[in-house]
Amino acid sequence: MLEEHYQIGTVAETVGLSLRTIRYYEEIGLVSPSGRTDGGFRLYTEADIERLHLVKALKPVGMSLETMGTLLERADALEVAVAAGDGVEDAARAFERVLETAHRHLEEWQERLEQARTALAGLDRLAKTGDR
Amino acid sequence: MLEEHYQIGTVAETVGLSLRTIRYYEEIGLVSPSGRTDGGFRLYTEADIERLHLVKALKPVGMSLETMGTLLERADALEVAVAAGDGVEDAARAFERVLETAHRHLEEWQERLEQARTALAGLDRLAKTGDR
DNA sequence: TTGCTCCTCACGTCACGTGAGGTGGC
DNA sequence: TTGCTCCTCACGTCACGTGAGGTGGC
Repeated sequence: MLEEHYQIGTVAETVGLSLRTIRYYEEIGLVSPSGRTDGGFRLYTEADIERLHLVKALKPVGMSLETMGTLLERADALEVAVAAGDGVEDAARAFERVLETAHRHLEEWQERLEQARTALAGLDRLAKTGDR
Repeated sequence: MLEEHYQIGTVAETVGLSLRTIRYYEEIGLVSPSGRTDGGFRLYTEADIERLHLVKALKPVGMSLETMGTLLERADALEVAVAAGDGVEDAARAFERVLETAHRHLEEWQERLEQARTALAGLDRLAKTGDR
């Protein structure tokens, strides 16, 4: 059975990232296409697309792309370890450490958004004062 | 009664922004110090500090600093109009338009954070799989 | 064969970080 | 007078945006 492959345009649309962004992620070694056509067109598999989805979803927590790369690496390493049934403990611990970083970032951003909400509420009151 | 003035270091600490960031906000005309010493030291008033606080609070909604500038301008214009008792209606409407932009940005970020939370929950499950 | 999609440079941008070298103020 | 704070360049960085000029593939 042959694997399905997708061109960058299709990927960009389904994931919701720009072509430039996807190419940039390859440039820095974050997410690379699994193959190329003879003409040089990038070819992405479902697994590649999943990685891009994950990156897009986690970006708002405010981690650098480098840290995101570490996270993806550790996740892969864990899956490999689980499949091989070897070194699972260590792989899991390493993965959990990056995950914690992600959680911390997430909570920070949640807090910042709350502050933004409060500040906006104050401005809303100012607008109302002007209304009448 | 003489107004209190603060140097940039004090301001940076109380507001929670870097010196560079505060200087940058002056560079682009977002928040400027109300004065300078003879030696060139920036002097900020309470009002300046409030503006910086507002900028810092609203930054996480993801607006550009240019849009933030428009928001601050419109807020000032509204306050002036209210004080003068003239043109309040128009000023309030203009202010409300930028406020809406801010609200839209805020909701977008809230949604993104939710997606990030969901993605992280999936990764947490993966970590648990590795645990035993 | 004609478009539409993709390719690689490569410079631009936004919001700062980070020294370098020098001066001001309690 | 000694530090500590502040000053102005000015180059660096991160995560892309935006053409320019050229080729691939249904």
